[in-house]
Amino acid sequence: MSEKRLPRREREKLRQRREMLAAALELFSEKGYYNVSMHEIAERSEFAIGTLYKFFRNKEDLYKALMMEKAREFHQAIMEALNRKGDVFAVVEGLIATKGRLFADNLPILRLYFAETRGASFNIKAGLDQDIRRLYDESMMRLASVLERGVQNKVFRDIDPYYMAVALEGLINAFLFCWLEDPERHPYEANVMVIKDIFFKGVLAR
Amino acid sequence: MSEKRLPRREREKLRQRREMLAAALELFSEKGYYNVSMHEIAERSEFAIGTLYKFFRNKEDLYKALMMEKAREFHQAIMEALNRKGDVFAVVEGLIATKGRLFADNLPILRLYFAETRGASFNIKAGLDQDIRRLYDESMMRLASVLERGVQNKVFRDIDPYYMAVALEGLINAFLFCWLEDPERHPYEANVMVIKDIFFKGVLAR
Amino acid sequence: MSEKRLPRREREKLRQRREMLAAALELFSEKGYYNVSMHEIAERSEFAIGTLYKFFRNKEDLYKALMMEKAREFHQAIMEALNRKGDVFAVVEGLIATKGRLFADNLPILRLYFAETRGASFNIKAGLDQDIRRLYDESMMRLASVLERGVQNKVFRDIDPYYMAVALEGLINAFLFCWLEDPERHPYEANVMVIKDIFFKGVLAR
Amino acid sequence: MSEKRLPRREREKLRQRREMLAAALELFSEKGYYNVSMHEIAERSEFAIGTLYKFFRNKEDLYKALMMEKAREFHQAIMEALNRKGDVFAVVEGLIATKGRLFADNLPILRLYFAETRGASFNIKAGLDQDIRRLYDESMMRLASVLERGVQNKVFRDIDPYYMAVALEGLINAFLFCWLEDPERHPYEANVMVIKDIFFKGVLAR
DNA sequence: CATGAATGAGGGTTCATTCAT
DNA sequence: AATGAATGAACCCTCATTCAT
Repeated sequence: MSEKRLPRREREKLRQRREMLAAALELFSEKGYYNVSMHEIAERSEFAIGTLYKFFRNKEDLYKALMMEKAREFHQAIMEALNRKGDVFAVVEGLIATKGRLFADNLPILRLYFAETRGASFNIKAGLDQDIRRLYDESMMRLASVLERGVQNKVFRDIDPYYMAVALEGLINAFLFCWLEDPERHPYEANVMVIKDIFFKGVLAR
Repeated sequence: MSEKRLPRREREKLRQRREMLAAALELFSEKGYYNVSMHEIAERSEFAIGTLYKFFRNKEDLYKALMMEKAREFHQAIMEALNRKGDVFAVVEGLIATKGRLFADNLPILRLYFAETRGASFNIKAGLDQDIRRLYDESMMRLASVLERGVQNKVFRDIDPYYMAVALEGLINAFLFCWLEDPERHPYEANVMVIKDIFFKGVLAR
Repeated sequence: MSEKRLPRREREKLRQRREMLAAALELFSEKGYYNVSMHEIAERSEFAIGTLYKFFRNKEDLYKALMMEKAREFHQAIMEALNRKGDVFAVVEGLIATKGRLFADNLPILRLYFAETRGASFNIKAGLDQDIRRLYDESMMRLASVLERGVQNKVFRDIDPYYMAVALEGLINAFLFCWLEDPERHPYEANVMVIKDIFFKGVLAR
Repeated sequence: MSEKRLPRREREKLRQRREMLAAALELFSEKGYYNVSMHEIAERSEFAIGTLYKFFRNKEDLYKALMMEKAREFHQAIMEALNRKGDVFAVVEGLIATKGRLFADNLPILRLYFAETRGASFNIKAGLDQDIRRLYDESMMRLASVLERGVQNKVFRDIDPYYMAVALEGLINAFLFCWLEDPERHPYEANVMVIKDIFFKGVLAR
């Protein structure tokens, strides 16, 4: 953002950091945490090992930084979609579109990301889980409060808005995976239509 | 099954194999693939390392065998639920109940399992994916064909039954995770009710 | 000792351990703790690195084991000399001879040993110090009790026997180093004579 | 000394050098040569790493310079004590007092120092030994020549004065360590008395 | 001239796998 | 057939040293 205002040295550092994280992202996405060595990351990012360790205390730290960076990015995109003005329908549509874009553009990292929120997270001892969960919970609460408007307007039936949010999340994710696994057979538009169809029909007041 | 018909030697071998896999399951569930050593598995299962390698070519092979075993077990339970007689509503309810039981009883291994179907599958280089996917696809097709009956009976709206299956899957999984993460706040029964409520309302003909 | 009674396997293990320690002793003596790598020890002892780590938890552990082994050996030799029958003069002479032999035969390791009892012991975090000190203290107390006999017999003046022991130790070590540094110029026998001359003259009753 | 006569630039350099050595002394004394990094020394002395390397070719060089500095300091103090006017008894008493003061004030560095003269000197590959030894030898010769006066005066028996010096050194060091290790139990004055008692009784003519 | 970012060799350690017994 | 001692490649990380600024 105001990056350009930073002293040249700082800007340079940020650029290097980004390059390291980019290389790490590629590698972790390709092969997973345990199948990537610090040497590889150093090589791919064209820095010396020692330089890597100047920026990140250890491999775990690098991984955490990477995941948090991405998590915040996704979170921000989703929050923006949820905060956009418009009726509930428009916001939900915006959310679906946003998630669709995020999925399409970040499939590899999303695999890692899902492993964090849902799956095992054996990769990293602790801490990351918590932080990512917090972001996830925040966006869910936001989504719930959006849906609550629908309930208050009597557009939606009187269902716990948080549960409606969970349902919507589940539907979106299921269909996005479905699409990504075989885009030919399950084109994006068809998926979006079904999500909206089933979700709205399922929650509408009548 | 027909295990008892096997010569004693073979039966003995199968028992040993099962013990090895049981030990491995415990350990992998606790700590994840990369944080478990073959030595640990050997120790926990009370076999010598060498014996482990008589049964499984390498660590990866052992892991794959374990996952396939579990995948088949889950698949079987789900297929049974789907093949039970009764109207669509009953079958779907049965499916939800079955998945609920599976989740509750196998949370740790399911974390690994999810990493396979959804997430990264970085754990294991390749191959396992395919086999597990096949089972998953089969159960999805079966679920779709069950739901198709609902469409044919005009109980459900005319939605692609496969998409209805995807939607149901998404809903069930989302709510089951929701329940497992905080069983106090999101009791099982409440979750089940919302799933059915939203899903059926969403797909019913009127 | 009763080593031959051990099962063959155990004997073999002891032999290997001894070989590892011997290689480590050579190297540590030559170059000091920090200038010796585990790889070198493995190579010199003709074992694989992994095998080293089967016997010793880590480098520090190996070093401690080595030092304690030697410390006990020296301690035993000195205690034997101190427990030998005979008048105080004979025992002191025996002690000087024993220390002379130990010094001559173990100069390199003694350098390390001295660094432990006297010097820095930055090598090893802790623990070893204490254990070696305990042995050292024990032998000093024993020496003091031997010298006390001299006081009780009125052969020695009434000086605190522990201080007499400290004095004797100081004299012996000083002269042994003196001898070892230039055996030509300071022949062993001359040294021994001076030690005895000064010490006995210094403590005799008249 | 004549430092003030140097051009300002040179004086400044010397001051910086002294600060670096002071920081290094603190750190080496605390943790030993191998547990101190050049970065730490740079940080503690508040210079940049590069500046350190302007003053000292490498870590070893810095260490050697430090040790020589201290060795010269100690040597000077001891030579002063030995050159003081007065009879042999007074000089020896002065030597004991001087060494006592040196020990008490410089325990940590003396640990390193002892490792050099007595012990291993593994810290540093070579070279330092020789220079320090030379100083040590010089002070021993001086002490011997002091004691020789005692022999010539017939105050001392006819013992090789160098051996008398070795004996005295051994006694002093032994008792100083004894004191430093447990000052409560072995108070300084008691130690000094025993040293003098035994030494003089041991060497006096009658 | 002082600086400190960048380097990469080399350290300690682990663990999947083999093979002689 | 079962064993587990032995192996060594490969991991993560540190730190003395250099050199462009």
